[in-house]
Amino acid sequence: MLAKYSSVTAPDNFLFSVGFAAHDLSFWHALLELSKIRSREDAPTLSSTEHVIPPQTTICHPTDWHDSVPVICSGWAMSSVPMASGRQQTISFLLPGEIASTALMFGPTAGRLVQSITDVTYRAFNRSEIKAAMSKHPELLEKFSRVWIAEKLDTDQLCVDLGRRTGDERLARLILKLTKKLANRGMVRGQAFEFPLRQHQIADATGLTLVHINRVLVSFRRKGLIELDGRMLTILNADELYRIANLT
Amino acid sequence: MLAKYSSVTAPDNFLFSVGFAAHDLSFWHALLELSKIRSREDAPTLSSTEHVIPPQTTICHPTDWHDSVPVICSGWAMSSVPMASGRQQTISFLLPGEIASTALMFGPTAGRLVQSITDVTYRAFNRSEIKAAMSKHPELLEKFSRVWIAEKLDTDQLCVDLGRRTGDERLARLILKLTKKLANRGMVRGQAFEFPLRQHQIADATGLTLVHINRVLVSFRRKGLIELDGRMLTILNADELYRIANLT
DNA sequence: CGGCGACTTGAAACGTGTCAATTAGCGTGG
DNA sequence: CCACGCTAATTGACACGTTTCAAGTCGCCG
Repeated sequence: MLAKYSSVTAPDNFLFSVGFAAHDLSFWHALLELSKIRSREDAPTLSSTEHVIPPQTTICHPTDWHDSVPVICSGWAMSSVPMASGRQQTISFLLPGEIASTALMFGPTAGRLVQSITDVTYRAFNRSEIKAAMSKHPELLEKFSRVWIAEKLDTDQLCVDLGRRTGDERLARLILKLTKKLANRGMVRGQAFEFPLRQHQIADATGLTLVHINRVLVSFRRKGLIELDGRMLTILNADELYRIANLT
Repeated sequence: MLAKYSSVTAPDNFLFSVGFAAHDLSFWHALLELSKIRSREDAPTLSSTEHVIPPQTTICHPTDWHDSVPVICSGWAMSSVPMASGRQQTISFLLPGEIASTALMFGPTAGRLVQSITDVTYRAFNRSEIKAAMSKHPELLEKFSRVWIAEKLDTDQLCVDLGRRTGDERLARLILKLTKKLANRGMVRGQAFEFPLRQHQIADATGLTLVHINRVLVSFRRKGLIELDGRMLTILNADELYRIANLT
């Protein structure tokens, strides 16, 4: 695993080059700003190491101790809770700008298994430096708390999905939520976007079986709702998808 | 709804009189300590209002604006996500010492529906005062972050339960988790404790149907695992319950 | 070419939901 | 005191969604 020490100065990752919904990513932007500020000694206020990893690589183990907070810069990752039986429940998919584990902001353990899905680059920020920055710049804590609250709302909704919705609803909601997140990051072209998830990963995220996800996926295709060939997903009938998902 | 303004001075609630696992309740204790500190003007550093409410009363609506943070002092409450269909998914049951909605610590909306189950008394702390206290006393923020992380872990586990476990497992886990929480608060006598939940509330918490919960409950009774008469629950075979729940 | 992972499909079993009817408990008012 | 109406709990029969097991296809890479 490469680990290149540097402050964030080079606009080498695509986050700089695209417009975002600030809502989603203002904390990330604040981190970047702070990384560029240098104190008297010409050292960056916030240092970080860059990591480039291939697919299926573990970024955090649930109980390992870390003194840094990884933030995704490019690619897809996933955050899940492993079970004793070997199966796992995926809580969220992580896209550029997202904190791999918000628990790592305050404590040493992630509590989740975080793994890359595609090639991923991420920056690991030093936790004590982030904490120091938050007490020095209260608006940073404020921004982080918004991230945390948003994450909580998402998890709450996931509970509702898992507890109370059918397979069709769960899949439709997953697709639409991902579409929105990708759109916020300028990663959607028209109605199509890259979709690197394997069916077993969709199954882990929806609390269903690989076999059943397959059937639902096939039925969505037959109904002309989506097209999914290779790693490209196209939404053909958004209205109907929203209707199935019980979303506006 | 009664709302008696006061600082927390009278040891009138039972939290003072029992020993606790500090782990669970250190944030609450810190709040109490701070409430007793008075600044030069003889006004408490942290003010709060006390509320006494009957069962089935709403403490927070998911989207209503609040400028205070309610903390449960006595009784049982529940925190849930309502659905458009009228059903709801309960995320957690709240016992004395727990924050009704941690989201209210940083933002104006709770994001959850919080309702009393039994008679409940709670204290509503002023949010800006709490925030001020947290920036003045970093160890308070530290304690709160531990509460927040613990809550996150619980929600993650709930996702696993809802996504991947059978009705038997879910009920066994719910009973055992509640037992542990109650034991931390000294609310268990031997193997028995007061259990005010209706079957529909258990159903909402486990993502099952009232009818199905009833069947599982009956089967647990027939197997001699628990006894549940009136509002008193007794655990008769803890070992077997742990086995079903996949817990240690 | 062989092997492996991802995907697909069918048939049967299982868990849970739905509908409907019945019983028990409890406070209220006549 | 009992009848009434209400909510909570219970039970049966059946339908439905999902899992499980098993087999088979396809594409890719060594």
